[in-house]
Amino acid sequence: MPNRYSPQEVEYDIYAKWMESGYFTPENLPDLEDRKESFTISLPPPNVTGTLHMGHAVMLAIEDAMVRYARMSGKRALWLPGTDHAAIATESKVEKILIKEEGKNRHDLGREKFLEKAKAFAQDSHDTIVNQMKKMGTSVDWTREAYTFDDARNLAVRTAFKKMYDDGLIYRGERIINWDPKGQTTISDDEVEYIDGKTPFYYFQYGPFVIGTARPETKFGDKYVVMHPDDKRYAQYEHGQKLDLEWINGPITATVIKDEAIDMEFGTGVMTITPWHSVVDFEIAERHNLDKEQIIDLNGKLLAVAGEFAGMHIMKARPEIVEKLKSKGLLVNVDEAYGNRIATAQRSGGIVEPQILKQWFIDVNKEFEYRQSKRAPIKGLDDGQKATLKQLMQHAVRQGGIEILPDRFNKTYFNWVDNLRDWNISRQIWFGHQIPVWYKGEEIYCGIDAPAGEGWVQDEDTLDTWFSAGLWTFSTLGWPNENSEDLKIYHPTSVLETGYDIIFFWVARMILMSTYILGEVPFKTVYLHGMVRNEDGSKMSKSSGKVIDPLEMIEKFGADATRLSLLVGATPGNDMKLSEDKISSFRNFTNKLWNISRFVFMSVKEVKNVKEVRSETLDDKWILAEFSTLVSEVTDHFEKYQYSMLGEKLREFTWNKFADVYLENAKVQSGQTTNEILLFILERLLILWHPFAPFVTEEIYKKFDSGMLMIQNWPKSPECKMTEAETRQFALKQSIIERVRLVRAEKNLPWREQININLYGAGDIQDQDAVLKQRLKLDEISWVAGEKPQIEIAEEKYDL
RNA sequence: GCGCGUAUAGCUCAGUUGGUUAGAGCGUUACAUUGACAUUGUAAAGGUCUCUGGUUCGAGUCCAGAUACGCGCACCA
Repeated sequence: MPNRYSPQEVEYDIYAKWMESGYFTPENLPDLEDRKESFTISLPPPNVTGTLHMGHAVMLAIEDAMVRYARMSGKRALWLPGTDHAAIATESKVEKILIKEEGKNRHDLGREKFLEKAKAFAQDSHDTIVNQMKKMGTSVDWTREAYTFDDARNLAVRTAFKKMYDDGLIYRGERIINWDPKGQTTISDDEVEYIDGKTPFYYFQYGPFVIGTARPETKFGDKYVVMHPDDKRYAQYEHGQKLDLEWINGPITATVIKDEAIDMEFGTGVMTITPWHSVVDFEIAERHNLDKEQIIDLNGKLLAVAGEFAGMHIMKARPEIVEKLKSKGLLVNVDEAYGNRIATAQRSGGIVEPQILKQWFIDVNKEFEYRQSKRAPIKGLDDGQKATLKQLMQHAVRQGGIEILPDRFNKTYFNWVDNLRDWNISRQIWFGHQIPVWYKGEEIYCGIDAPAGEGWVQDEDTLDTWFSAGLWTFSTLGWPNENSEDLKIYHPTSVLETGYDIIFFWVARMILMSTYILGEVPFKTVYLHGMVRNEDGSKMSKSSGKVIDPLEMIEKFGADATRLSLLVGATPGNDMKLSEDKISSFRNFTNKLWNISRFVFMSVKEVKNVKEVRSETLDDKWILAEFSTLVSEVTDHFEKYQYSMLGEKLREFTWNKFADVYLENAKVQSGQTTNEILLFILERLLILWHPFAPFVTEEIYKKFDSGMLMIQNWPKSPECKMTEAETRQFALKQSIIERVRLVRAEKNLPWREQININLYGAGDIQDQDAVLKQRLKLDEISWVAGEKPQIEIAEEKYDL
């Protein structure tokens, strides 16, 4: 055994051995029939667009620890891997490459050819990220690997869609949606990101009123002027009253509308509405049954209604429109520093323009007949009772058995669900599950497969990537085959571990889909980890150039050190700052563990499994008692998902107790019993560490020559407790060591210089003579009878 | 606007149900070193647990308020 642990030299081979063993597949685990309880995690599938980053690394570290612990504690442990096709993200990436390399956009290429390209790209990207996941030590069952866009998942998607369609939960409607002109697709409310910005805010004369707006370019068609019914300032005007006034492109007739949605405090308390391009305005228009007119086309250019401005891009037109209104004497005032939020598309960065379009939606407020799962019923719900999707989502978390960690995210979850609107699921992109609906003239058909007969044309739109992701926990376990063995054994899954940033996108959608389709929860516990940040607290992003690359860290310090740095000192829901220093300190630890083992192996004659031990000396008893406590604490922390605490306790024991005290003493006190204890504890310590640091522990464990560490049984606490008298003695001994050191330092007595100490009244620890001499570098200790424990050093007495 | 979080050593953070003298890692300083390990060891320095008030025999921990920073959500035109 070399005197340093070199992760680079062993990690690859160890992973290969694990793969070869087949133990990542739960069916191959030893004593399968005894593994009554299953433990399942669905891996949050990484997108096939990029490479492994620290966000993935923290997820893999935590989940691998969970699964390895479950596997070692006798559960039928399944960690099911996969990747996500990430519809919009992948499509835009592929199109970018296409434009760069061939100077063509996707339309130039055509749907079929573009999809071929996208698939090739996704496959490539998939292979990269899968290899990178392996470097982290990820113990997923690769034989069950899934992809959100493969045939099996496509069948699941079509089946789910049809079921929802038949229940009336999916409908097609002309509604206001978020249009991304850059990505040329609609996006859901959750995919809109708001950026704080400053825009000039204009006040214009609109007949007798002054209206405020940040978007003059939308105002061409505004023929309704809205105010609050209780606003005394405008009491003279009546709802429905018509007014003739001069506007951008000439005289128009405006209609007064009174609506309570108006904030009297804001601006002048009067506004004109543009129902086609504003959600609020749309809703006002719906309430009063007003006309709606499109002003801006899907490319962000003004339509014919804009008159002389028609065909201009809104950004270019805006200042010119303001100029024209000014020249007509209609510009009253400009507030230059108006703070507003600009809605952008999460993926493309395009500025979102509300538009009215015919799209597919999931109705979250429509009642349907709830079907209870027989296998894992949700408490408090009856088979056949009426419920809405929103109610199911609320119920599942409130009382149906989903626990969210940390607790405070319950509020976040409910806040989101309570305000949920219908979910726009159709996208105008190509890379995704095509909507299983066909049209022929006025006829419409929704089915799992295309309808028979000629002339049917399938809907061109594809589904939001989160639709297929919502099915993930069960589409990966054989559904829609309801009789799938996997589904019976592994669903509901045990834990869903992911970042808190996708609680809405994914966690909530999985709850929606699973409770609706299966009538059971998708998982029992949600563990939300925080974001990994740079040392200065900034986000790790490619654009800022500040990224700690997990692969680089693995190369430099080893996968174990990288994993440990992400597990220790991090608590659920809280962001963590990561530095290279932190990772290197854990590299030091893995080396320490390596050298502890080396010492143990060099001390004993024969490396073997020690089933039971007895203690001879005070040190033996102490270390066994400490170890006993450690095992129960570590087990408890694993059960409660307290990884930071767990890691610190393990490190404290390993380094400060086992190495610094017991091993030091063992150098003096070597004997058969000591050796057995060394082996006994080391072997179990490797097991305890394994879920956190699988590589170094597996490598060391080879010396025991008893199979793979990854399937060894989780240890039980050895029965060992110190009596009060023994605890006192041990403390006495420690205080002797401490006292001598202190006095030596105080009196400047060099370590090599022999001093004499006399110990009074400490006769009951005389058997520690050799240990004390070694630890204190003394040749002689005199034991003297005395009343109270005292120590005499260089002719001065100190109490102990 | 509504909601949430964080504030503990120079830095990064733990601190489970309130209970002796508040911990760790990194960093700093001193000393040690042919030894399992310099990726080491022994020690030291370093804290008004943000502030104010309350509950309690007892508060870093519970409650109320304040301050600072951060985050999420929202239909202020």
